[in-house]
Amino acid sequence: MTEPEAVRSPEGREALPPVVCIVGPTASGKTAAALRLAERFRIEVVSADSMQLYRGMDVGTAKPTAEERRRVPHHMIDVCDPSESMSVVRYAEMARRAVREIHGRGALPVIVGGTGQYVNAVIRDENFAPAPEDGALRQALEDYAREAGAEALHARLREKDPDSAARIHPNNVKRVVRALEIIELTGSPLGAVYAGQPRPRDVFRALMVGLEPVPRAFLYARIDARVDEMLAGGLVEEARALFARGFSETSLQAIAYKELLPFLRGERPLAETADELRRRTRNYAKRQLTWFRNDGRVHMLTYADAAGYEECLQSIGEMVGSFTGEVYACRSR
RNA sequence: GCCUCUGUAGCUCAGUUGGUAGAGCAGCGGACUGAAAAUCCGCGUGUCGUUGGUUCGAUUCCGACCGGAGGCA
Repeated sequence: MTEPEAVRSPEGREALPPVVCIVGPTASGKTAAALRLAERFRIEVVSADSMQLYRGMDVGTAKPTAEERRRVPHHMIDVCDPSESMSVVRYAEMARRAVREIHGRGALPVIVGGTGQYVNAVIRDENFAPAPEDGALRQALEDYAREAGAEALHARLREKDPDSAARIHPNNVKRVVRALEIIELTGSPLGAVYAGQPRPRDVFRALMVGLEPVPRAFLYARIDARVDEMLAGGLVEEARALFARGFSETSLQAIAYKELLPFLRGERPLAETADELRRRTRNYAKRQLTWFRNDGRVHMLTYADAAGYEECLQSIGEMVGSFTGEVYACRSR
């Protein structure tokens, strides 16, 4: 993957092209924050959301509306069919291209999303060799784990790729399988490209801000409300239509559709289904928080009510202004 | 009213042939460089309904009471 041309800053240090990242758990107000930012700066949004990539998965992923996308150009939304599988590698390639094009238009790319790994994949050069999926191999490895045990599968990884084996917990069969799959398909172990270099290097200069509704109960209340909105907004019909066309293994991982299946079959009442959606979304939000809170590059901004949120938007505006030296300020207003 | 069952962690429940108890889920914390809205790791003291009794010792046995479910030719 080619890296953008480095430019010389006045200090003589190497300066990378700027990007702003707005991250945070689901329902924390990232989309609205980006739209607000667009009133002050010339920006385009690059979504870093592993599920908004799929066409037709609209209500269930709280995708920005068509109207919102008309107001500010959005990228990496609706880029593939739910029957296909996206991967970090492919995502990074496409998103990186979008970022470069935005720079080419003289605008500021704002990466907005809750998928921490995707955000990282755009910003840093992971330098992954393409490794397609191999369903049959995957199946065979999974079967082996089921019959011989997770520990036995892990032992196989330890033999071929001790470094990865040390990083991946034996019980994490899914990752052990993927690691073995990569070795099989590329001939080299995970992360081999780094040989010696422990960390990938950044390809953009990033300002990262995170949003967090702050007592946890407040965040969860927002999530509950969002689930209700989805249900009222036609989630059930959307799910029915999507199931008719088919999901891929990856797109089916989205929270919203698979949970609806028992309901669609008439095996579970809607109230119970809604409870599960709320529960799963809260669990997910917590994982996102763990990711972003422990990423030292992210400036977490917390808020407890509408006024607090307004303050967050203000400070994001100021941070972006000083980060970019007002180069991208809108002329009007 | 009588009979039966039942009352154990926020929820669903297991268990102790008497030595003060444990799972799943939730919750909290964490990992995450190749499926990531996925996957995985760590964290369990709670008046064992209340109250008497038996006992060295009761959540476990017995009685009464209170709450819940069911049954009553």
